[in-house]
Amino acid sequence: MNRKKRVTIYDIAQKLNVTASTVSRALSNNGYVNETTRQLVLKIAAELNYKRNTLASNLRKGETKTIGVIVPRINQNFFANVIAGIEDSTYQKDYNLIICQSDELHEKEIKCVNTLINQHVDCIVISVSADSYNYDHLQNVIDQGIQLIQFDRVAEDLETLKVINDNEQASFEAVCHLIEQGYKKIALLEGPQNLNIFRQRKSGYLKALKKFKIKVNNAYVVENAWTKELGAAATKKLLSLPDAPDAIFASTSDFSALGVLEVANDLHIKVPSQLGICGYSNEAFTEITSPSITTIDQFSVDMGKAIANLYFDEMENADTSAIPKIISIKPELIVRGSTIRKGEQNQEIKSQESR
Amino acid sequence: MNRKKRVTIYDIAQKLNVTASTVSRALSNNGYVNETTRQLVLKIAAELNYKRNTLASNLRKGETKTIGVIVPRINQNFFANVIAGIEDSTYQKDYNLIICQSDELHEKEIKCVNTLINQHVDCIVISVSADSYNYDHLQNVIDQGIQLIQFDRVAEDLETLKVINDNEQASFEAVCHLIEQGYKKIALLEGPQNLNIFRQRKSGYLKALKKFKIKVNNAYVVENAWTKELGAAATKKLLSLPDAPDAIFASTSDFSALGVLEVANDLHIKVPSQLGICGYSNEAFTEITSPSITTIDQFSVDMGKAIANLYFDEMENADTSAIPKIISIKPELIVRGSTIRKGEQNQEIKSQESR
DNA sequence: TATTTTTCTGCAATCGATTGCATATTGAAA
DNA sequence: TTTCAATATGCAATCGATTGCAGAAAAATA
Repeated sequence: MNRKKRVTIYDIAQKLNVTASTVSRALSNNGYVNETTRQLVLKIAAELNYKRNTLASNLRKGETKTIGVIVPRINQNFFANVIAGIEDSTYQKDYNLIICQSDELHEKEIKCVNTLINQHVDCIVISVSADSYNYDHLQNVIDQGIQLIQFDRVAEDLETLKVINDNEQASFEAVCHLIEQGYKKIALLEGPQNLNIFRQRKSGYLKALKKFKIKVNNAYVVENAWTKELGAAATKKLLSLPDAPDAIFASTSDFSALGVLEVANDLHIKVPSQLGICGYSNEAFTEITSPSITTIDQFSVDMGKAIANLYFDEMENADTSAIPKIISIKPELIVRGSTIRKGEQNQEIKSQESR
Repeated sequence: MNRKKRVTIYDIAQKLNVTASTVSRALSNNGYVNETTRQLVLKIAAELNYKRNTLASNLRKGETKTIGVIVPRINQNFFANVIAGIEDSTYQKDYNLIICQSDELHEKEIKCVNTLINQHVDCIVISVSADSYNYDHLQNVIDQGIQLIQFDRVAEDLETLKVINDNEQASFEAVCHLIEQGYKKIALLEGPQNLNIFRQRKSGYLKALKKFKIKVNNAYVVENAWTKELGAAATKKLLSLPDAPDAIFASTSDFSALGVLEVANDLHIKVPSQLGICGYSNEAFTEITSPSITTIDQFSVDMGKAIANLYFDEMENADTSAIPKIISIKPELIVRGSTIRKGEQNQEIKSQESR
């Protein structure tokens, strides 16, 4: 082991024949310190390559300036972006991030929460895992007096700060767009209904159908078509129905939509003329498939920034913080080739607008 | 503020009329404790919802079971995957991760390093930023007695543990493959040469040309073509040369390769027959472009796991750790449509093999 | 010059858990 | 019954930085 003894404020104090108190005050620029001694302390600290022991400091001060983040998957595009957004805002305020990954497992999520509580983080940011079946662990966070912020996938009953997307509205708009493009038999690939986001997306779908007085066909609603493979499988089934759909809204993800597209290509079904496809998330690849895939952008990096800023606002205005705030970010429908089948004109106008 | 006072071992001790020492021993199952009292302690701890204060524990024990990770961009696919890999391994050993992002900025990287030192992490894992101009801060980590592991982009002169890809070999194989497919005028999009990985990739390129006795044409080597846009711009220039290349190896990234492909498509240059394209990183989208893009898989998640395991091995065998170990992971050339222009036979064989 | 205020520094407690040493208790072996 | 080892618990110091209080020194005011 090459773990050497670190330089402490006592070492500096000894060199200067003062006490640790003075050194501490000099370094943190707190209280009265003679300017000359302060400069001396700083000089010696630099010479000895002193590094403050944050553990000791945090223990004493009772705050860690650390935010814990728990996401299902670190390397899923949406979450990676949210984290990047959080990092961007917290870095500026000298806060640290501890990142945990629940792997979509409830048990692991509980362990993550406990770890973060033990670490005395000042705030826990979480997007719950898909198989969460209760939220005692989150209640526990609140009971420990730790600020809790839920985002995207949230336990709605729990009164906490929340940063969410307006999934219902976005889905509503997407399905309306499909209908306006002349699609009449629209299928839905839906996600696990215990997650709020998928319930909301379904509800947006239903709302749109209702608006245009289209009857809901239960055969068109496929559960748990998360992945590309599941999306592909669902598509095969849907397209072999006697009365096959003419559009598929993959509300689960763009990966799912990609599965749909691949099956359509394999079966020589033309997209968008014979089949419309809409995904969700605006993954990078949706732009480069042929045709490119219509999807919904969630502004994930901004969401991360919003989360961090919500926390800092809350800290500054501790008085108003009795009211649990919910920030809703409006996602944007990105219309692309996979759903445009009306009028060349429209297309031109659209592409001009996008400049 | 709703920050309440937390339950400590003293609270438990008081309830049971024992001292904190006993409680501590009971909770950590250390030293002699009567089994009956131990059970009592555990019971009361659960009742009071006690959570160990890791700060205090770490301060006393002088270790944090925490690994700090510094990457240029958290939300870049490769890094997100490496982090996910590290998380996977460290989670099993009850270690925490603190994630920092250098944003490719040297100054921010230094700040990140200092934060992690202050946090008393047991180990720092880093992939240096593109504009690093010296490595004093890394030397500092070593001086502080903290284990340092560099990965992917490394300061080669610094004697530390390293986990790298064999970039040279991979590039060599990629270019050989291009040559074997009959391409003769191969251009290189290269990255900043202060980073080892890009130097190595260039060197692999040169080695392959040499092997086949192809003269290096300096006009074919384009600097800093990182992004899709830069890749596209470089391609336009290259293709307008009087003696334009017939293949482009985008050694910087798949994004760059994508830029190449888009320009080729725009100019109605046929890929792969008129122009071969090879990228680097095996981003998800390379599989779904048309044609799909030949690229190099870096096994990023495995790399993350290797990093974590390297650390744990090192901890266990402190004796052998004098020798700085370098783990090299062999990347794999993924041959796809953008470079296959010889014999249908070959293709068939390949697609059978891949099953 | 005397008095008050401001500045500077030290003392000692504190944050919460851990651990070496000492003492007490129990049980087993002689 | 005596002796010794094993077990159980307490005492007090420790990790390193912070901070309220107190006293001393310097500066400002009367």
